[in-house]
Amino acid sequence: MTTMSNRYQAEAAKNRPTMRHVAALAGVGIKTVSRVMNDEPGVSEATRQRVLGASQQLNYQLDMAAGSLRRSGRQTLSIGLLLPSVANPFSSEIHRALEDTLAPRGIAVFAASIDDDPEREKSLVAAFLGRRVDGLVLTPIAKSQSYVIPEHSRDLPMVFIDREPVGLEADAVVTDNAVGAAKAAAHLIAQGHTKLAYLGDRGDIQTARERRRGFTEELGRAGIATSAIPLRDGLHDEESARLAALELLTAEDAPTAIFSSQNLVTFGVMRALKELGASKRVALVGFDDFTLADMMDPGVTVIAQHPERIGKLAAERLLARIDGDEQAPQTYVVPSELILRGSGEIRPPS
Amino acid sequence: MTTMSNRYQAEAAKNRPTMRHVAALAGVGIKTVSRVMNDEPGVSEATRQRVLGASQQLNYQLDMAAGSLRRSGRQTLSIGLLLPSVANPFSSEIHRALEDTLAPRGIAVFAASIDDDPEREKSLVAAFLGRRVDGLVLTPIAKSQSYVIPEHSRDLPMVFIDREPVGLEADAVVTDNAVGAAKAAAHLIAQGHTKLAYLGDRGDIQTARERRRGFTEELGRAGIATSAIPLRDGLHDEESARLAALELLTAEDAPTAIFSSQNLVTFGVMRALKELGASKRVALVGFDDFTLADMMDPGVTVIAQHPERIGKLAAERLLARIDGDEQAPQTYVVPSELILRGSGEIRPPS
DNA sequence: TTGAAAGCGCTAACAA
DNA sequence: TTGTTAGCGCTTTCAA
Repeated sequence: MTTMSNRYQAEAAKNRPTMRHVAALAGVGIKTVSRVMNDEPGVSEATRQRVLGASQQLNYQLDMAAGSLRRSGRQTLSIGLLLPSVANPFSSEIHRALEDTLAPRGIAVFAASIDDDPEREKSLVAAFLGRRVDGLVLTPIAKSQSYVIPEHSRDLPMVFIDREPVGLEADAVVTDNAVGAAKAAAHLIAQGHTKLAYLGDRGDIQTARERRRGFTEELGRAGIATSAIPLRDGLHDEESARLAALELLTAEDAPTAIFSSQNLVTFGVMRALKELGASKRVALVGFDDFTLADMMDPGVTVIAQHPERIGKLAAERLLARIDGDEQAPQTYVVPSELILRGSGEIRPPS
Repeated sequence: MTTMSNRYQAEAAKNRPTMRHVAALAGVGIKTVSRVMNDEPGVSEATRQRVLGASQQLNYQLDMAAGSLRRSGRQTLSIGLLLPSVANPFSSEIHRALEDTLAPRGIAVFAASIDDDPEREKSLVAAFLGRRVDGLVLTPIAKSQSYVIPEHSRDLPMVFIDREPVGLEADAVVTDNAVGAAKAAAHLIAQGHTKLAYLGDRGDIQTARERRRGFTEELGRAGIATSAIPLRDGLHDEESARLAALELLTAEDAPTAIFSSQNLVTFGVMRALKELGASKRVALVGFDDFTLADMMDPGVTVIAQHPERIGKLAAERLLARIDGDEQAPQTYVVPSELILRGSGEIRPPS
């Protein structure tokens, strides 16, 4: 090892080496190093090897940010992903599917949790924009998404998931919430139930409203007066759902079948049924599938969503936009699926 | 609105505006814009307002990457997080805790899934390094982490979680795997069991080895000959665990108590017990807690880990390193917790 | 096949 | 209080 190479190695061990260091060590111009690192043609094999050797000796690594500053197109090969919470199973499966389809293109994912806070949504979007992401995938929670209109019209690729944006025309990938909820209602009615109940999430959440609408419309089609059906909204956690279910089930003329619009609500209802020893007497269909649903007693019948398909579709749409697709924004609907496991097939007492 | 402002706005609507555009529109120098955008002192309130106005008119946003290129310290306010899978509940809770403690500092998180692939681990680390992250939090899977020695000695903050690194001295935050498994064994023994069984994950996974060690050591302390105890390794999914449990439970002299070292294994054992109608006859303690464990029949006794505490601690250590903490690398142990729910309190048949 | 010079959007250093 | 110049690490452009 020469003195010169030692000098560069010593410096590289302390500070991060740059192309200049590699170029000097390899005895070539900086542009030649750039060519090699980016696999551009026009470099002789001998030079190439020399550069590669120097680069490995110094443990050099291309600085993507610096590169994309000058590069035409200015891509950073990163996107931003906004989820209700990265710890939410539904969200994290979407996250995984996105990653799986973006990683082969070398695109990294910034993920962040909104936590139902509209202000957080906006500031996270701003934070991602400041990092010059190539695209955005987001679950909207704010009342309107018009705040991203400037970016959207600058052609920043953007795909909304789970919920459609308001005040902005953009691609969206959603579950067929109303259809799924209607399937649940139809299924319970087919088992002979007429005394149904709906336990749902807050009315300010678009998907909750859709599910409620689908459920009540199906009642209408079946000729059941919705005025006689308890529709409980505003249940956002397990405990409030448990209490609501308890109240409903111990009242006079209690429902014989329950539809719950969301996982935490389903869990709350399951607890109430267990406390009352009514798990095998009152029918239950929950919206959204969950781990071990088939291991419960009885197994829990659900309207399953397909987060992995939502994530994959969203990623594909985003890539298409990044690649210049200019077609009009569209909403893609991923069908839900009724999975029979027992709780939904309980018949009313005769 | 003046003609000039219209000209800049038109340009800003198409291309992303830069400080130069804002400066020109506000009629100030570019450095003044920089001062305002970075909340630096030394700008009169009047100028400040003019700049802010122009910036909003153009919908300007600071380019962090360009800034950190020149800024001393070169921080990008982003870190990389490597998890077994972002969709794994244990991992995603760690993710969430990290986010919660890093977000207040304006630090964004790149998350990626390793999927038990050592090569993927290395290439993801490289991808993050190329994006000049300020730090790395990772679950190691490769046999050795010596490949990051150059970065580590360049003082890139790095915290390992769940498993300790091999071939590298660095901070780590882990669960007390051996202690937890020993607690499980001691608990089962205290219920009167002597015919125990261990069902565990692959031996190449550090945490699995630790849990096995803790379990067998506790048997030793209790004077139970481990040679008589079935120790089944290499179970990485629900189905293989189910089959292993089925075989064990239907054999002659079947165990009266089972310890499962991991969630998927626990699920497999639960299925086997259910199939055999033995859920209330054979004791079970699982390592790692899971949703609805208390809703099973019987409730499943577990050694709970605390991913939220692991994530928080890891984030705090990373921030300390980023802030210049130079103390010797250390392993932080987060205690596990025995949660009694019924399945672990089943006594052996007398 | 190679490299020198300019410049991406910004901040540091310094000057006015 | 404000602005000018240089330069961060890289890619583009263009000349050799």
